[in-house]
Amino acid sequence: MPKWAYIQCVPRAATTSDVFNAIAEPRRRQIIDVLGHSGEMPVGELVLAVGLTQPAVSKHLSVLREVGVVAVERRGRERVYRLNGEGLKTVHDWVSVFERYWSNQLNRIKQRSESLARTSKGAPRNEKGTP
Amino acid sequence: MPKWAYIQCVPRAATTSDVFNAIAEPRRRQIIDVLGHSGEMPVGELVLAVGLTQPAVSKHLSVLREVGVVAVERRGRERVYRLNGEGLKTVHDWVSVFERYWSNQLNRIKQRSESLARTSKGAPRNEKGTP
DNA sequence: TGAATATATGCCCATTTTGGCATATGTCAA
DNA sequence: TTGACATATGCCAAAATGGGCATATATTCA
Repeated sequence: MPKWAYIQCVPRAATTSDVFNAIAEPRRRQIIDVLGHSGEMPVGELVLAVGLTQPAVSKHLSVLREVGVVAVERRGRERVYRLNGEGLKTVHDWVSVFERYWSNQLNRIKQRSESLARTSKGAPRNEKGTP
Repeated sequence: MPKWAYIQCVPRAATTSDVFNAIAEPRRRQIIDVLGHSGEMPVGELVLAVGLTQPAVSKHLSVLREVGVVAVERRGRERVYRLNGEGLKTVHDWVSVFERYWSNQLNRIKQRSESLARTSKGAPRNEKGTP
C-alpha cells in the first residue's frame, strides 16, 4: 500500500453517552462497585464512599444514568441510586469475544493455529479489497 | 449525613495507561476488533481498515501498546501489530462480577432477593463506619 | 550512496472532561 | 411560611485527548 491517499476523516468520534466511556473513569467504576454490592444508596452516602464533593458525585451519577448503568428513585428528599447491571452487558459481550486469549492453554494453542492458518493459506490479512 | 465536610479531593484521576480508558475510544476498539479476527496486521493496512490518517492510527496503537493490549514485531520496514487479548482480561474480570444482572431470570430473581435481604436485615447500605 | 517506503513523533488547535464553588430546585418539618 | 436538608446545575479553570500536518527515523532497493 504505497500511496496513503490521506482519507477524508470524520470530524470527531462520539465519546459521550457510551458505556465504554462511562466506565473509563475510575471514580465511576468505584461508584458502580459500591452500588453493586450494597444494592442501593442515596447520593449522600455515595459521597462518603467515594470521597468526592457532592456535585462531583452527582455529575458522575448523571453520566452513569445517561448510559443506563444506574437508575434513580426519588425517596423523600433523597435520590436513591441503584445499579442497573444490564447496562454493562454491552461491555461484557464485547470483551467476551476475546475470551479465547486467556481462558486456558488449550484454547490459546487452538487460537494460535487458527491465526497461522489464516495468515498462511486462506485469507492472509486481507481486509480491504486487494485481489 | 447532614454536614458535608467537603473532603479533601485528590488532584486528578489518572486516566491514561489504563485498559478501561484505552477501550473507551471507538477507534481503538475498532482496531482491536480488526486485529482480533485478522491475526496480525501492519500499520499501513490498519490505516485503510479504520479510515484515519497514519499518524492517528500510530498514536492509537501506541496507547494500546502501552496498556498491553497489542504487541508489535518489526518485520522488514513494517511494524506488524497483533492483538494481545490477555490485556483485556482485566476488563472481562471486572464486568463479569455483574453478570448476575443479565444472565437469566432465575439469577435476576435471586439477586433481587439478596438485595432485599441486605437492605432490610443484615447490612443495610453501610459502607462507611456508622454503627 | 540515494531514493522510496513504512512508522513514529513533535507541534498546534479544537474539544472534552473533571472537579470545585456557588447556587437553584425540591422536600420535609416546625 | 420559614428554615434545614438533599441533589442537581451552571460557570470556571486546569488538564487531557484526538486529529491533522510536517518531519524525523528506520529500512529496503537500485
